[in-house]
Amino acid sequence: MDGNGTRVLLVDDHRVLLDGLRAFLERQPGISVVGTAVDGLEALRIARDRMPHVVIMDVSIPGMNGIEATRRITAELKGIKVICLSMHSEKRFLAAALEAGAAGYLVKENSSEELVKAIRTVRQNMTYLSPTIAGTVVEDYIATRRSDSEASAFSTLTTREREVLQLIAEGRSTKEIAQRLRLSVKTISTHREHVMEKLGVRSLAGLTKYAIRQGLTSIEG
Amino acid sequence: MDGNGTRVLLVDDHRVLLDGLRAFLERQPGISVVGTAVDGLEALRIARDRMPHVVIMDVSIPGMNGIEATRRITAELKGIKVICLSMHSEKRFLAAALEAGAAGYLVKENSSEELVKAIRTVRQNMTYLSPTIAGTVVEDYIATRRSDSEASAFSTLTTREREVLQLIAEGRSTKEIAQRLRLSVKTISTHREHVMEKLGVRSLAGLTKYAIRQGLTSIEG
DNA sequence: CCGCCGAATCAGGGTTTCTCCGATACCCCC
DNA sequence: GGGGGTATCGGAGAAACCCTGATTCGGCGG
Repeated sequence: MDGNGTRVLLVDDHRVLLDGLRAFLERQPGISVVGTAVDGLEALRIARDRMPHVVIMDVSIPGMNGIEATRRITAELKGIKVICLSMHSEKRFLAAALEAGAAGYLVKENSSEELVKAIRTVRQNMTYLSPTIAGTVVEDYIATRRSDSEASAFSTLTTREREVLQLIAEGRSTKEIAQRLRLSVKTISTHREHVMEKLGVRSLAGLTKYAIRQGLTSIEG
Repeated sequence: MDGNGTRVLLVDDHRVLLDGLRAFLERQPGISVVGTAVDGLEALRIARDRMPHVVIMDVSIPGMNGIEATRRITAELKGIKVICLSMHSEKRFLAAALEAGAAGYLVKENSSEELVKAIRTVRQNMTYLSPTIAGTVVEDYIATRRSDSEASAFSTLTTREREVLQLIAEGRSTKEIAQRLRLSVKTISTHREHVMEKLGVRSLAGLTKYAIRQGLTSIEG
């Protein structure tokens, strides 16, 4: 299936959705699933290896989040189209996803037919927004812009800084983060300090709240 | 497929998962999907109409939630087995689901093979818990008891502890809190530790999120 | 009355993190 | 080739964390 058809990579931390989606998509003519991943790093790795045409990316995956993964994939592997999937309650990621280079966006409430449509659309170098999204684009746009200054501060964060911020907000200790990222504790500290300075925040609590507002972590756990 | 095979009804508000799962399950020998529903009422209605053997029920669906739908289906339509599906972050529904009459429980992170296993298991009148769940049943039970009745855990906090928790979540340093309350830094530490222990939380980020959920502090600032 | 318990207060001491400062290395761009 | 941004790490003192007690006080039951 290398000669023709659209090669798709699926990224979601819910394997049950991964399996199901794979089964569904493989029944669609001209589409083949060339891989699946459960987190951002794996997605990046597999994308490099398999070179899919399209990546279906859940925005809220653990570790490197979907937005960040989208940013990296579209930056590093030009030509690859990323379609972001989110739950309805996470629609606020829309702007971030598009800014990160996503070529399509739909919520999971949409039918899989929508997804197929999206895949075919982005393959033609067009952007696909699901009807649900498009219909509420305006109100969402306003809601998003509400934290406009904040969003811009957010975008001044570097990739690494966002990554560290997310892990902090997930409750990981400095040492844990250092081990996970194979860095010195000092490096993590430095990143944390830079994040705090850039965001004008002075406490871990503030960082956590900020991360929640930006959708980097959930309010659960 | 009325004469043999397991008749399955799928309930989830994410159509993309519905479609995918349907495609996946129909490839499994001896299983046929006889219907899908996106909310609890519809699930109940279709269950009455189609009489599936097994219902795959997302716990967090809009309207009547999955737990309530499970309760009604198992109460009204005896013999029907309900398998509850949840996201990892909703594992706390485990106890409620079982209490409501669910015969199986798995998190979406599990593979679809788990789901097939679960279906076959409950068909033999046995209870199926996914490995992820079973492995952490004990700790989760505790955590569940806590977050399930998070409010009650909250009420076990003393006045002083709530006061300290609030200040922590507002981003105050230990020293600041001590000064404001005219107490020793050590006392604040002790309170913080007690709060963490009572809430089963291990990080400042976790405390902050908890305080937000309880309305002790706002997500702003 | 007295023992028990929980709440609230605090200390000691080892570990970890924070904070401020500085440094190196890389890369991109002008 | 210099400048700026990014990423990485170190030192050292202060602060915070974590665990183990310990004391006081008030209520409650026997």
